[in-house]
Amino acid sequence: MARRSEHSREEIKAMAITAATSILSRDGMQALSTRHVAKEIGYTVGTLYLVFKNLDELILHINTATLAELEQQLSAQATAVHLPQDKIKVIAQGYLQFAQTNPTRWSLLFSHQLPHGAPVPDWFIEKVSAMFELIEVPLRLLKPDREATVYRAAARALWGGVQGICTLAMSDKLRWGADVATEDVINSLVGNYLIGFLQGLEDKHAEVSL
Amino acid sequence: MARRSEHSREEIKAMAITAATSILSRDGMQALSTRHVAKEIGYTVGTLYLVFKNLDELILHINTATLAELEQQLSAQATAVHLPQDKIKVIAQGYLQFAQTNPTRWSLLFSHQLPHGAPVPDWFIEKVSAMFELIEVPLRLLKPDREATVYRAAARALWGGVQGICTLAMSDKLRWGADVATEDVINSLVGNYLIGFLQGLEDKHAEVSL
DNA sequence: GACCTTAATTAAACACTGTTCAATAAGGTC
DNA sequence: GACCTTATTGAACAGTGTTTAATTAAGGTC
Repeated sequence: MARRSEHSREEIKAMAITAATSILSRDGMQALSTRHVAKEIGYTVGTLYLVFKNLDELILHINTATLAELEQQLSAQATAVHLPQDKIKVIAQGYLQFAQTNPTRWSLLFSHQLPHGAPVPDWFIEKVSAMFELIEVPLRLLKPDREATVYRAAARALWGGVQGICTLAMSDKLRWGADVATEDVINSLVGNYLIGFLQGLEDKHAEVSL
Repeated sequence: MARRSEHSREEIKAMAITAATSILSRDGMQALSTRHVAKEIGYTVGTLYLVFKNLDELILHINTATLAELEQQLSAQATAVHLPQDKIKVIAQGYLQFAQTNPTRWSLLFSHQLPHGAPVPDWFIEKVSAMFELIEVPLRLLKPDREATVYRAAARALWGGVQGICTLAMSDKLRWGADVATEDVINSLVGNYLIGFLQGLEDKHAEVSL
């Protein structure tokens, strides 16, 4: 059996990504293997390696698809409100929501690390950077005319902050406690941070005045 | 060869944990396997399974050791300063420092997830909770007489926030940019958050007033 | 239409992984 | 010395990622 050519390489690539996505959602992280993906698309592992360099590359593509879906969802929710601070809050809550409804795929986004020394390709980094701009824009509207690095730092602080809270909340590694809802923790972070950001300390090392 | 009894079970346990730790530091995440650990301590995999239920349990113990080292380091650095806000900042920066000097072990702390449905043991959760108190205490000093849940939420927001920034900074998944130092991002997060926290909004959903 | 080239596809192999378990041998007890 | 107990092993099993020789079908050429 050879040379079926029922599908182009590009088609097989897409099939593999969607197959992997449903395996992740259905059977969890552990079930993601080359043989499973191959079986799900009706091919053999060899074909998979004709299309992807290795499993890491496949995962990279899965993550790209996840990012695209996430970004589309967040920007849609952000356009529904109009105040800059509301946009930021909606994005933060939307991020949590996405993580909770797609735990495995979201988890793969960060738990997967390429082997020692293999660099992340540029096109992936660009996808991530586009994500940051989703929050840089409302920050600029909220308090204009500050240095460019201030917005970059703020966007990364907020994004990282929300990301970390989601990590802690989702890993069962800590008893979040019934009395503390994750949404409130995120609101606490974003709300208090924005107050400080509006106050607008110009020096990088913001000092707390008692 | 059998029944050497050169080491007690407790000793073998400890040997395995330290062996695993040095494997992680020396050869990276991928090299952590039962056979490698067994070889490093001069035993066979079978012996390892006599002492640990499985690999996940070994990793749990590695993580506990990592947490203990981290906590000791942070609390030592925190006692060197006296203002509550300085304590919090020192802890945040110390956390980043630990992550940067022990990337693999720190990464294992969060990247490892036990398989579908296996609950995290209580003794591990307590270790993590003790970590949060490291930051709840200075928060209480900074602005006393608020509800208990406020401190819990704030500590988790800050801890998660710093954790997330470290994750983003350490994974090569984004170009942090030469113009934005990670320490500054963390300072931005902690500084601005503490300003908002001091301002002391009583309602859970802190609103930004323009 | 036959021939030949090309390349898609596979099956099998290799070196690893976590995990289990019968067989073995060393120590203590009588 | 015989007996029992148990720590320890080595080999096995099922799974993994990855490579490669062999097959086989399609497309172009004459």
